[in-house]
Amino acid sequence: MLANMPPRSPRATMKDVAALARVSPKTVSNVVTGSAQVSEPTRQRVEDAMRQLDFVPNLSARTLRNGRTGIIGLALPDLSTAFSADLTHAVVQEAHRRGQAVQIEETAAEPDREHDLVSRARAHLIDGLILNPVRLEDSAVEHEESLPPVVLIGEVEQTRTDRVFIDSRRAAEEVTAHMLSRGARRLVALGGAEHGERATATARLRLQGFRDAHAAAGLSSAPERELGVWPWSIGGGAEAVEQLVSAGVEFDGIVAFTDSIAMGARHALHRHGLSVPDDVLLSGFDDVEHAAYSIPPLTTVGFDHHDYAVAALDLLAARLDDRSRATRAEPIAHRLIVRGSTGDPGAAPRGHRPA
Amino acid sequence: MLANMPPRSPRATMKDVAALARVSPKTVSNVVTGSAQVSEPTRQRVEDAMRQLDFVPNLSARTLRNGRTGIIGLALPDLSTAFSADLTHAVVQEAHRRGQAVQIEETAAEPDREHDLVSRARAHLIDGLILNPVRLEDSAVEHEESLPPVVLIGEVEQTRTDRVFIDSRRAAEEVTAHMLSRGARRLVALGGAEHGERATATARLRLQGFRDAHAAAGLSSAPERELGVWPWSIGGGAEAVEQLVSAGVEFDGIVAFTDSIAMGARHALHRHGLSVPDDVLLSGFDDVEHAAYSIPPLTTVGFDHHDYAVAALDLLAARLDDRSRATRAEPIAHRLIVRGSTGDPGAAPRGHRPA
DNA sequence: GTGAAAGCGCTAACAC
DNA sequence: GTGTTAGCGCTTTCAC
Repeated sequence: MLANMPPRSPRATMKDVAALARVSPKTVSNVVTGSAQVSEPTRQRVEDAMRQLDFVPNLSARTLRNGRTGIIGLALPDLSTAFSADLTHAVVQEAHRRGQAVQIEETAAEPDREHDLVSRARAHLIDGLILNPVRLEDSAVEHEESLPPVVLIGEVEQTRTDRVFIDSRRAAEEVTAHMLSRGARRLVALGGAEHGERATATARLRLQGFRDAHAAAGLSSAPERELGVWPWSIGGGAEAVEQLVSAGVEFDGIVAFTDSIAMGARHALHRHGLSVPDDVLLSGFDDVEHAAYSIPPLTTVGFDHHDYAVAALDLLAARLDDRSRATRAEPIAHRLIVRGSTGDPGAAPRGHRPA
Repeated sequence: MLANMPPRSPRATMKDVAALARVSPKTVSNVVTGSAQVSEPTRQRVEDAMRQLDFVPNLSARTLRNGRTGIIGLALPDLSTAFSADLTHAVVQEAHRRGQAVQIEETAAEPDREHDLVSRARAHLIDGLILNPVRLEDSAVEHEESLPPVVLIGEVEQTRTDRVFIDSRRAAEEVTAHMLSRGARRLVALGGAEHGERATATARLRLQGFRDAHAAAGLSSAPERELGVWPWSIGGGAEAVEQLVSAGVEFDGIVAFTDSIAMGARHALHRHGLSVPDDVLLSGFDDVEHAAYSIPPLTTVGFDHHDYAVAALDLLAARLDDRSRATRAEPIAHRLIVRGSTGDPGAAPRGHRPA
């Protein structure tokens, strides 16, 4: 390839290509989009001209005309978590396969961001949106008059939009039951908040599952062992356990609501001389890559992140094609992944007993 | 807010707003963009009309007119790593502060992706690009005739584009020297590859620093302890250490080239009964949140990810304003962050001695 | 299979 | 301060 060739000043347009190929702009358009049959010799001439002029179609113009940008938005509360990274990876990969670009947005930092995205999608140059809402109560979708194509991620209980979800209540029940079966009797739920600003639908459902498992075992969970965590990050998890310990709460297992929270909890436990799983059992949620490689490996609730992305993109594509179709909620299978952090059968955790 | 109001069918345009407010479209435009003075009463009328019609400006049209989308691309090799997540978080936050949206791209999965992004930026509806190139040798920028506004992340040795970088050679030298001072004598470099497909500029510089530190201490590094890793992920790090052990190489410290690699290494070491830092010292690169919370906390090279994002966006903005300005390379300060994974002064690691 | 004309919604350049 | 004109580059009719 030649170096230092001067850039062909003003970018070539379809008109230029058409002139060089001695056809009309429409024919060039047909060649580019493949939207109509073009005879082989004509196509050749056009393609040669495009190459010669280094033609790059102007997406803005196309978009203005046909109303689609080919860009979808992906809006997550916190982009720095391991789960966000995994999901972004999967969505970008799958979207690219479909010829779509992904614009990424972070919603937790700014309360109005969700609302702005949902109400003014077009202003952001996106065709539609995959949204993991921070909170149900003032989730933008509940308050919008007319919605752009949106696929919700998570268990938000509404039927105004398409959504993908895992059965969080059930999953939490399973992992909690597993830990009870391993001998834990004073389990802590880490991440749940039933009321207030941070009560996400996901948190509430996982807390519900946590309680259901206790009830099914003829036990009951204690309010002082149901802790909210904010943010749902490593730091948030560590801080919550610090508070738990300094509050003098007795416990022998922790059901963390994300793997990141679990990682933070693990660190704080260690700081206080508590071993996982000998003293305290520990589990997470999401099965990020990290979970399998922590020490001990983390018991968690896994689901296929790629399937999740595919389902979301499928729903979004269908919605873009037909805005009036009935909304759907697509469940994604989850499974309990038992690893070393919840110990061995028959070896109950010693527990943490404050002085 | 009223629910179930039917969407006002065809979206309102500036023309509609202008008609309702009894002004010209240009005045509406002025109100929206703030690009000219508008008298208070007029502005009021226009704003009322916009509200009444639920007007959302059409970005495609604006873009077609003024040539800027307000979207910048962020292209990283692998979006699922902790460092990618951190950097994405910082870039999105800072870009949003500047009124820019971020389109995210992943380049490692597909060899042509980098090239496509650089050569056809406009086709992706982005004004410019922040790019962390996978490889120097066939880094797209080296082969492009005319480049869109691009800021390179990392130590790619070229002057055709702006770039931000940390002094990787120096940083690697510092962390290696630190580990030698802690008594390690058979250090492994994990992530370097000098030749071939995976020899990134970053990897080569860190390897150089690793060797320089040895030379400065009157020691020399051994080829069998300089390992390439691919991908630069937790799994990649674990696998590399597995190979190291099964190859029967003797070692007492690991200088991993990212924190993720270090996490994987830590896991593999543990699998083989090797303790950090008693048997083997361990260090990483990047100081992701995780590093401080691992057990033991990870010694690493830290730099401010937010500063990194700011510098990149500043350079990109300046380039967008003046395409002919001289390119700049902006260094970002780094610092050695010593934590438990490299042990204590005077306590040399026992080392791994194959049977 | 190809072309001509019109226009998507906005803003630069200029008037007034 | 505000209006008029023109046109960004493409694609959608609708001819031929």
